[in-house]
This record gives sequence, structure tokens and C-alpha cells, in this order.
Amino acid sequence: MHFSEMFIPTLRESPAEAEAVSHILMLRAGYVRQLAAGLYIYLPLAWKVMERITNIIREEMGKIGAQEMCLPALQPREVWQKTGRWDDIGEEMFRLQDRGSSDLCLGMTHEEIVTWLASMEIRSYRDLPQVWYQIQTKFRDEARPKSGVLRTREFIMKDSYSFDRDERGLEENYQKHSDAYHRIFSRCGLAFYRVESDPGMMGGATAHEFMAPSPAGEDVIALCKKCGYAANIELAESVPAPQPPLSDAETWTREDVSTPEKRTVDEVSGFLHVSTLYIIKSLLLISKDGPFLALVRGDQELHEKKLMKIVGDFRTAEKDEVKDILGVEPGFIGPHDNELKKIADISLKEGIYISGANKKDFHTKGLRPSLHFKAEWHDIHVAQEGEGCPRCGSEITLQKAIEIGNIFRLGTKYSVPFKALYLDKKGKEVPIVMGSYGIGPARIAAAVIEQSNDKDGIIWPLSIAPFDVEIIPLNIGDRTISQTAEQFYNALKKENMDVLIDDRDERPGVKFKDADLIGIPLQLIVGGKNLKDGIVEIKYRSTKAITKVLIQEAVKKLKEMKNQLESD
RNA sequence: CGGGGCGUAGCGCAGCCUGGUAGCGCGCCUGCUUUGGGAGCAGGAUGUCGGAGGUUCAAAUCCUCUCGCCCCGACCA
Repeated sequence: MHFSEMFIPTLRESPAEAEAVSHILMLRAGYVRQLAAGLYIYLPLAWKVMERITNIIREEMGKIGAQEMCLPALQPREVWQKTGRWDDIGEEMFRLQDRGSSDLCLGMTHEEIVTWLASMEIRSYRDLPQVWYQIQTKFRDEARPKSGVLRTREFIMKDSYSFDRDERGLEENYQKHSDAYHRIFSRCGLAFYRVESDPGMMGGATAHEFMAPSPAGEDVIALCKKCGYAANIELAESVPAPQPPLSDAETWTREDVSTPEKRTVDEVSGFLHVSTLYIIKSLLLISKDGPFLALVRGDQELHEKKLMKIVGDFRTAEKDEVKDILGVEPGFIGPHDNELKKIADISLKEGIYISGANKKDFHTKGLRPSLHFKAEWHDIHVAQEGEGCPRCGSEITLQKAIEIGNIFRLGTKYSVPFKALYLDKKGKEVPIVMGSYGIGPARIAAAVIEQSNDKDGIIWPLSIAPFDVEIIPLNIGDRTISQTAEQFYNALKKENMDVLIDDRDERPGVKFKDADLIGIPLQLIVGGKNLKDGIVEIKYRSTKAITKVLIQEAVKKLKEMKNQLESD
């Protein structure tokens, strides 16, 4: 393409509304424009990147035998009612009515639709397995769109669905997808981890997410460098360091100490000059089975999602309820001397503690769990940096990350309500076993930018760059320069390279700046002085290293360099 | 949905407190010069000051309401 004919509206300054690096650079380099909150226009450069990404996805999906199709974005209420999600999902779903007042929604995902299809068409075990996918727009009425294309209300997603006879088949397809995803993200030049994740609204058994580390990420993942344990903080386990023995710990006998007006862990810790590791945080919560206490160590935070998995939905008790149930106001409640059900974090299992005394302005010192109270023990704390890996014990680290893909074992969660059944070899009706697998191509692009940029702009990996090479004739007023540049353009096209030539009547500085901003991996610089010596320059965008080559060798050299970048 | 911030030319911003002819830089258009890291000179175009209502002789500025966007949190494939 000729730069002068292509729509690449670069900006000198970053628009004020952008904060995330990828957002700033996509705006400045002329890749996207924002229409409204969470709605983006993908300009030609961005669309070329998206195309390259989706091509990689198509290739890899093809390799695992997945078949591309296209499902409607407009979907009738009835299918969503089959699974109950019409009511479960709430405000995140865009809903509308047609002229006949029938309820419809804009699809936020397509499990219902493919399962409906499968229920209509799949009859026999001979029809299975099937793997279907599409690359299509999804709609979600996000409470807070943010960070450019990272969280939008309308976005393109590759979603695939596997249909198997049994768990073994699902396992195979799950693994195939996992492997394909590894290849896709690697080919796109991303650093990423596969982590254990919470299935959330998708339901089903277990799931994994693919996470690209980046400060712009919304998720936090826990990683163990030693054994490879990797999990979303939503469910990451950890082993907090044990309480160190207090020099005078042995002398702590159980006694109530006066702690006037000291309610929070920090207040009590400061007042008694004791580390928060020796304090029990007691929270009175109400589940559908009634009130119970959740106990975590003073240095830990209660992980509500983990707790919810144990006791189901719960809420915190009101001030008055605490008084009614325990006879004391919040801040002085403790796990001893009452018969409430208790769920305690594993960090509390050993050691000696201080907790509320269940009487106002007093705390009890010298409490020993299991001696002074009974509890169910679970991991209900939020994992923290530096704590022990649940598998191997070595230190875990926490990182922010962008979710670029996910894979879910759905099992029969969708096939049962849809009666998506098949007849097995013995003629028995059996529900199809399903999996679902998503990738966000725009998130891949944004994550790559987040991970690969410098002060001058984007640094695309060759695999998903909008072009392979940008030719920069430094002065198109000079006929020798512009003609040489055009000759290179044609020669490189003949070699099947995707080339952008900056044929604008701009000064060299402007072209250099724009080229670095846009981030095409190779630059071919055609300038007057070098040309007189029969020389042009080739520059790597990533390192800015310049190679001078003879004009007649430049095409060959560029091909070599491209091949080199491809194999990196 | 809770908390905070911001809406003035295409972009970045000043002006608002203390009401009185709407500004600056960049970009854009024309011409000349210039051509290896966002050129110089000369000339020029561009605004419902987010919107509505109110106060006032007079509102970008003060008041009320409203819409939009961004950030933090809640929520979230």
C-alpha cells in the first residue's frame, strides 16, 4: 500500500482519555477510534492486524479439526430460557424486542445456539465428535468498559464448541484446544500462562484461562516458578508462612485483656504490640443455613468466592444481628465460647492467638485453635505474593494479566436442558458432553502492544504486523529516491512481501516518527547520500539496528531478515 | 451501581475563582524556501465553550438539572 492513499491518521499527542499503553498507542498510531464507551472503530491498520491474528487462529483451529461456521448474533429469548441464563445473567445482556414484541438478545456467547443446533441435528454416536467454531461479534453491556479495546461492549471473539460422546472425548478435545491455544499465542508473539480459573457464568466443571502478563491486565494470577503451578487469584491456593514462635509465647495463658475501643486487627495489633500474625479476624456471616463465623489470620484477607464454594451464597451480618447473635458488638467477637458453625482458614490451624473476647472492650489472648474452638478448615484466604505454593511449597509470585483466551469443560450442563442427546452403540439415549473455548483477537493485539513497545511506539512481531516492511523514501521530491523506492516496492511485492511505502511529501523526521509509531518490523530507508554510493539501509523496528546494503542486494537481504524474524 | 475527575477548534490545553468582543501550541489550507529524527517564513480557515433551564443590562465564567467520557471500586466470557 501507498501511505498517501491509506487512511492512517497518526497523532502527535496522546488523547487525554487514554491511560493504558495499548490504548494510547492504538489511538496515536492511527489503528482505532472510539465511537462511544466500549465501542471502537478498527481502522485499516488495525483491521489488517486482526486479519493476521484470525488467520493464525483459523490455521490452528483447522489443525485440530474444527469447522468454521457463522451463528446469529440476534437470538430469541426461548433458547436462553432453556438454560435459565435469560434470567440469571441480568444487565450484562443486551435485550430488545422485534416488531411483534418478541424478546430477543444480542448474543454474548453462543453455547445456547450451538447446543440448540446439536439437539436438532445430532442423533447418533456416529455423528460425534464435532468441533464447531466461529469468529463473530459478541455483545455485552459491560458495567465499565475500559482500557481501549481490552474491555468493550461489542467485540469479536473466536468461540468454539466441542461435542463428544463422553468425558474421555471431551478430555481429548480440551487438550487439543489447549495445545492449539498455546500455538496460537506463541505464534502471535505473546508471553502468556495457562492458569486454572473459575468457570463463572459458563458453569461446568473446571476451566483454564490463558493470561498475558501486563500491568494493564484486570486479572491477577499466582505463579510458581519452580513447579509451574499457575492459577487465577479467584481460586489460587497458597500456604501462608507459619506464625513464628513468640519469644514469650509459651507464657501466654488464656486470659481476657482490656482493649478499649480497639476493634480492627490493626488497632488491636498496635495497642497490644503484637504482629497481625497472632490475631484472629472473625467475621459473622449469614448463609441460607443461618449465621456462621469465618475466621482468617490477621495478615490475611477473606476470599469470598472460595468461601462461597463451601457454604453457598452469604452476606455479612448487620451490626444489630451481631449483637443479637453474639451479645457483643462487631470488633470484639471471637470463635470461642459459642456454638456457631465456624469455617477457619488453614493459616490458623497452628499457633497461638488473640481474638475478640465476645465481650465489649476485651480481647482474649492465648487462644489455641482446636483446643479452644472447633472449626472446619479450608483455604479461604486471598493468596499473597511470597506465600508457599500449594503444590511444591516454594514461593509464589503474583502478576497482573490480560485474559486472552479461555477453555471450559462444560460437561452436560447445556446438553441436558436442551435434550441434546444421542443414541450410543447400545441404543441408549445419552447427553452430549460439551466443551467451550474462546479467544479474543483484539485482546491479543492489545496484549502484544502492552508487552512490546518502546517510547517511540509499537513493536509488532512479524506474524501479526500490519505489513512486513515499510519503505521510507526520505525525500520524494528527489526523483532518484522516489523511483528507487517504487522499484523496491514492486520488487518486494513480487517476493510476496506485504509492503507499505511512505510516499507522502513529508520531511524525513515525520516519516521516521510515524514509522516507529506504527511499528512495522522492518524499515527500508532510501536516502540521498547513501543512494549516491549505491546503498540503502534496512532497520529493525525492535532494536533499531541498521544494516547498510547495496541496492541490488537489498531485496535478498530483506527476505533473509524476514525469514529470520519468522523463525524467531 | 458507589466514589472521584473532566467536557472550550481535528489533537493537547489556557481562560472560569473575581461575569464584560473566545485564546495559545500543534495539526489543517495556500505560496515560497527546506529535506537523515515531528522544518522556516508569509498568508488563511475552523468554535451551538457538551445540552437544557435559570440569575443578570450582560454567562465559557454564577446556580439548577441533564447528557457524555475517563479513572478507582463493585460486577464481569
